[in-house]
Amino acid sequence: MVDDMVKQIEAGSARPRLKKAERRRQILLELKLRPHVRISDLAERFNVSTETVRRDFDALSTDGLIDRAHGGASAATQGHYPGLDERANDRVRERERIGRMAASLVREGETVMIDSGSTTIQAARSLAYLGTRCTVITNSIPVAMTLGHGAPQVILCPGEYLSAESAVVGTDTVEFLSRFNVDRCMIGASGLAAEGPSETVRGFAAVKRIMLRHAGKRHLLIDARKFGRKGLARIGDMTDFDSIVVDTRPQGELLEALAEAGVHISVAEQG
Amino acid sequence: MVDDMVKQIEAGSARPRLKKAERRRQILLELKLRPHVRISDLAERFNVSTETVRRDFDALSTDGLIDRAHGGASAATQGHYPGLDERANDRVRERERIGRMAASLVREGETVMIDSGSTTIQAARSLAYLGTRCTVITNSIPVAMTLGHGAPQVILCPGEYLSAESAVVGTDTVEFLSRFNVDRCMIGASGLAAEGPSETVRGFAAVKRIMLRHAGKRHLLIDARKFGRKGLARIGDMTDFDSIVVDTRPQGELLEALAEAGVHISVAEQG
DNA sequence: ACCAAACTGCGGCATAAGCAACAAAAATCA
DNA sequence: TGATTTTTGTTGCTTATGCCGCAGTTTGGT
Repeated sequence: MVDDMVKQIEAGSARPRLKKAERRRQILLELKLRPHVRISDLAERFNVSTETVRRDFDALSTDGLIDRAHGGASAATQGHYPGLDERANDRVRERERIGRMAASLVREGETVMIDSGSTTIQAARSLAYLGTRCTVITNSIPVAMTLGHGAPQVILCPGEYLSAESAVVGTDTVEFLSRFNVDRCMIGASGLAAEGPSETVRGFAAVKRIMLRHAGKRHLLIDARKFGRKGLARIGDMTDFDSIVVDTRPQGELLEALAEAGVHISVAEQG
Repeated sequence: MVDDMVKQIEAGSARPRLKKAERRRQILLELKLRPHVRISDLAERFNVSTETVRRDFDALSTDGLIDRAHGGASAATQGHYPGLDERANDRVRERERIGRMAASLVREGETVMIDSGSTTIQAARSLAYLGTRCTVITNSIPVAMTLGHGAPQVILCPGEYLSAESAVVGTDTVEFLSRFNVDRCMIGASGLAAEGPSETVRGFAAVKRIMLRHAGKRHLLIDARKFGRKGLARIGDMTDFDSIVVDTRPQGELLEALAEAGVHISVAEQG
């Protein structure tokens, strides 16, 4: 496998056809670097017909890895691979609403820590949309890229780069974050049960905990589909949060736990 | 919004209509929320013809605010490198060759620092193709994303995020890099004169210098077009480098300076 | 009120992309 | 080796988009 790839590289100008998986990997890679690629360009590059590229696009699109457009495709939420249980194209509307409400909480001149995750990326987009002048510290590359061109100043954390989440983790990340104290933090999670939010990736839980410890106001951004789920690692208690931004009001046991912990519940309505 | 004001001033006698300016502002805002918008959608939303939207796109495109695509446009603010874009279509072949040769220098298990820049991105791509298992430390987001999928482990530097180059700079970056000692570093530059390579962005020069100080083998990756150019800040002397990877053999004064400093010259031939 | 400049819309034509069905080539497996 | 499945290419057609020029309209100024 690896030998084949090396051969292809060595071949240089006379390029043999790439295998399907490799070609699609390349497409995703290209989309990480450029927001939009054209079918014709890729067809020429890979020496395949446009139809083949179109089929690749279809396949990647149904997997939720890219967003199709006329004549090309753009990366779905900038380099975030959906996990086993989460499809990027799913719940976009809900996440947009949550992100918009979360972004509206940030005021001029504040410092904010923003976690990695698809929901927090939406918050970053809305923050860029609003043009709030603030300072953002994040371990998420998409968040940094989204905010980088606008009014906010962006400080990126060090750490080991995880391509699956387009974010950095590790002891360097945690140590770096612990140097700062900020006004707010925006935290995402893969599950929210009565005993608290949880995360499937253990390394991320540590990052979220450090952010919580160094922020004044602590917001949890989560959509209703994750209610009741329990991830591998628990991030903390309900009492670790000041407010939770959701698309649907929690109920039953979850609502009780939130009320008991005194967490303010913000429901992002449609519109 | 600021751009609109600038445009008005630049236009002088001719003041743009409020309608047009507002529409274009909306387009830019929309692109902050979604990576790609379609002409037909915008035309319908604004109740104007597609031609009008097309003209808006043209105007915004020539201002470098968006990236055009067939049927729509994507934000130049999302992972595209405005600074690199001018040269992106130029000298690609040369840079690919340089990158390939530079990547072939890296051996299994080594640790490598990779600078930001269009040429070093190419080196990262080739390194990803080769599948060399190594550890890479970089301040460039595209380099991290390119290598993140493959065999290499990637450590990203902290720092202030600069969208123009998709890289981080600043004291945090420098301090972080100084903790490491690596086998090699790959450095790019915006100019190479007899007295040494130089960089147009002052912040980057400091990062490059730190990388050079903490690496065993030090490689300069640069294409022939930059020969003789002098940037704002000098990165260092010729003697700071062990080898230079180029697409065309330097000549005259430059060659003498390289020979005198004992720099090994690797010419990436066409393949 | 008139003019000039700019903005917008419409039509025609060229090009690119989407789609579907079938054929060809390649990979897989018994 | 031969058959089956997968992948890719080709053809023909439809639709969408891009581009150019012209004309109608609006806007701002004299």
